[in-house]
Amino acid sequence: MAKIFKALSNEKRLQLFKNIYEWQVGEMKPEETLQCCDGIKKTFTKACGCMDLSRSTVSHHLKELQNAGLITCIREGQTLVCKVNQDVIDAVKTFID
Amino acid sequence: MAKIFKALSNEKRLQLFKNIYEWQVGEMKPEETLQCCDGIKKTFTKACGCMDLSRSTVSHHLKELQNAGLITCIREGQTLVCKVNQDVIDAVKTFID
DNA sequence: TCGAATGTACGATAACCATCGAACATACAA
DNA sequence: TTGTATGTTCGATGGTTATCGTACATTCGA
Repeated sequence: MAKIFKALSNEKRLQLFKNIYEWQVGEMKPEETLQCCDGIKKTFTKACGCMDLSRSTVSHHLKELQNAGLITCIREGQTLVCKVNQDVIDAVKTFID
Repeated sequence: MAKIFKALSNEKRLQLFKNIYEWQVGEMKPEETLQCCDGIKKTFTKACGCMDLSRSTVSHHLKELQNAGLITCIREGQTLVCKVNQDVIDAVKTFID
């Protein structure tokens, strides 16, 4: 559980996680979507664009999130598609009780 | 929010926080209570005893938890009385949705 | 009042982390 | 097939953190 919290303890990484979640559930405002992402697809690329981090840093953060089990990323050609693991989120919810 | 997660991202500090919570709500098993604490009182002292950390380290961790708003500590004579801030916990719950 | 117990403040140190750029690998389009 | 875009890996570097021991302040009991 500490591992999960650690993954969310970095400001940028938390933002990245939130973005992935919002892209996934489609709760992002249209203009943000246009600026920042292409829906759930192209997570990586667009994250770089809107978060002002180098590609290597984004790669590292994504790996941390995966490592904590918070997201799962699969490759689709050149791009990455990342999605949130709801069961881990639920585990956190359960823990906080 | 990242600050809160950071406060919980250390294994020992998370354990400490859980102890404080359990001591507070009285959900700790009697034998643990005997070993580890005197109810909500003497949080600090007993934390040192059962967590295998120096006093200065425990002091530091408590300060981090306070800093994140997760707990509030007040002094009672020689000892510290710490309690969990439920509203911050609720904020975390709300965030995870 | 004196001494023990409790908690805090400080400085040191080793470990960890965030970030970058460069070099690389892969995929796709021209 | 060649170039461009995309992601990954690596090493460097500066910053942060966990932990300790020591020294200090406060409280309380003898």
